[in-house]
Amino acid sequence: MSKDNKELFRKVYEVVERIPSGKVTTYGAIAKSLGMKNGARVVGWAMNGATDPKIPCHRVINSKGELSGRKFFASEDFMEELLTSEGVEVKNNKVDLSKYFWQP
DNA sequence: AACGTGACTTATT
DNA sequence: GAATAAGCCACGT
Repeated sequence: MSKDNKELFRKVYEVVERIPSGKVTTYGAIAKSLGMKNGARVVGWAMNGATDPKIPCHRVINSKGELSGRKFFASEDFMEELLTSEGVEVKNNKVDLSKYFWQP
């Protein structure tokens, strides 16, 4: 219906907030959880409009484990610093999803 | 309404 | 493994 878009955004934020410290998830996983097959782009768009500072967008990365959105943070290295600070090992701007992947 | 863009994903070459 | 193409959803102009 009409305000599905807002609901969709709200759901994305809720899932991202639920990501435990020291873990990461992918755009596709979130999108799938929301019922979208390939809504990964929408998840990224939702992050762009994330007015809530409590949303740990740095824990959301792409399927390859790359920190795709690091450029959107205060500093390009800030995202890597946050993840490393929480116990996530970042190698060459990539994270080992086999160990740190969290599924909603 | 149409076109282009984007913090994506998967498959193909 | 890199580059290309196609697919999907939402937003701005």
